[in-house]
Amino acid sequence: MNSLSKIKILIADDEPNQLELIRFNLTKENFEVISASDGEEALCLSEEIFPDLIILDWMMPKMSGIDVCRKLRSKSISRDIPIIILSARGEEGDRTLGLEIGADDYVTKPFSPKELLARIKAILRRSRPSLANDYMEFENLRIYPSTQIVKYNGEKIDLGPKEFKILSLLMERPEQIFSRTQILDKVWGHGIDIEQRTIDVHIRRIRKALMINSNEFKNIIRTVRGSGYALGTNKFGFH
Amino acid sequence: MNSLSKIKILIADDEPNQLELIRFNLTKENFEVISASDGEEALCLSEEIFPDLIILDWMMPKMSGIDVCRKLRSKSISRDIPIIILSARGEEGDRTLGLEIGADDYVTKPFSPKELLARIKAILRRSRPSLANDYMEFENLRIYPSTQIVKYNGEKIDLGPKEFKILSLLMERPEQIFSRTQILDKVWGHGIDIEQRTIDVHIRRIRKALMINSNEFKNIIRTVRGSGYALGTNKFGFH
DNA sequence: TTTTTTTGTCATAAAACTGTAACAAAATCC
DNA sequence: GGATTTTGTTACAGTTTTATGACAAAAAAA
Repeated sequence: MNSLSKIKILIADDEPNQLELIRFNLTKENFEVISASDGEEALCLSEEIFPDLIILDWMMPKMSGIDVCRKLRSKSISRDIPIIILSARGEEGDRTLGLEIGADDYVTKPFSPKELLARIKAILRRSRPSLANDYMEFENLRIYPSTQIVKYNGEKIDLGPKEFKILSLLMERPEQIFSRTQILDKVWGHGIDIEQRTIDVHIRRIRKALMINSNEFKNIIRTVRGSGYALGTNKFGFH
Repeated sequence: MNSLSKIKILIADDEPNQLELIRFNLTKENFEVISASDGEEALCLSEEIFPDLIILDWMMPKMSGIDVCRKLRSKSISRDIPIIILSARGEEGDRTLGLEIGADDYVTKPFSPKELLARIKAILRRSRPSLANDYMEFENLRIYPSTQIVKYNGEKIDLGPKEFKILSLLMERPEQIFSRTQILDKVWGHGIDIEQRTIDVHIRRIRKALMINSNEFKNIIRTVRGSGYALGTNKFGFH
């Protein structure tokens, strides 16, 4: 499982031993691990660093995992971050509560590192297709994350790293609109100071690159005025 | 929120009682349920009907759930269908094997219908965002808030942001009359200084856009003289 | 170091969107 | 019918947003 930058996972647990155990195992798997020791810290950190996945202990001081989860789900900026809830309890009520609240998975303690890892991977496979699949496809565009190769109508396309990342992002969720802010956060990293208009230029470069070998050019990146960009054809297409 | 086609779920289990129990619960939730009683049948059926999600019992005659899962994952056509594995065993080895093989979730028997349902929904939320980020519908008009796409009789319609917002507002409560003041407040924001007549023009633009691809135009926005506008047909409106 | 590629910003052009006014058409009231 | 009120329609100007090419800085490669 490779990627351009490490996958960031935030863990929140008030038990130092547990935390360390998870950290150790995830680090071994080449994830970047950030840890928090209570609910509030978890919430703050996740808003600062935009992890790719969040693991929350159910019972924590200050704010429970469930509450953190609820908070995160209520903000559009963190709505799509996958969340796994850890819990010592095993009663059904809890399990379903966790999932209903918008968590993506619920793991009961005690669990083995192996199991947690398997669940993490299962979730990432869905939420970040580029991390799991060899390639992503949309209409006649295909990109291979591991090798950074892009093919359009079977022909290889040259893109700079930034353009590649932007296109990858759009391909992970076709038709979904990404605001310039979102693109900046995901591609450049959160908190970087770059002109929003810069994205327009990169989009232009992607479009240009895709045009080169196709006389019959169909603009595959939709401009959504006032909102951002989305992968999808402007006129026809499914939903 | 309803959809035109139901979400198809394939269940494979060799225990008729179990099968019936799940079928009953899923049908109640408005899923379309297809069932198979062994692994081979499950495999055949899934290739025929492309379910949106597959639930496989681990132990089945002819072909185990794991084997079916492996097969499905090996073909590009079925690679992306989410799979849930059911199992009576609880040993860790099994759990992780299921997930490693590419299943999206692993549920241990006995489980409550409520839990299974929660997991199904959690998975669908990830794998088919369009089902979660759904749309609003009125007669043959559909709008997708998350992608800002509008379809009328299946064809995409182009609307400016303001028009999109107005239409969204009307769609939220079909048949309800919105006064111009209400529309101004909700769409432009409270306290803005805009001519009320401006709304008429936007309404006109929406109507025009909806007319473009339909010769048989049925005015879907009703004018309520002296009051405002409402979504609904002009023919049978009250007042 | 030099060369090449990539990247960010700016200026300007182009396109899309919006609000208004003016007049036409329709509905309502007398 | 005729006057009055309300809505429909169009054109247009003003505004906002996006597209594009050029250029220099930065980074990477040679």
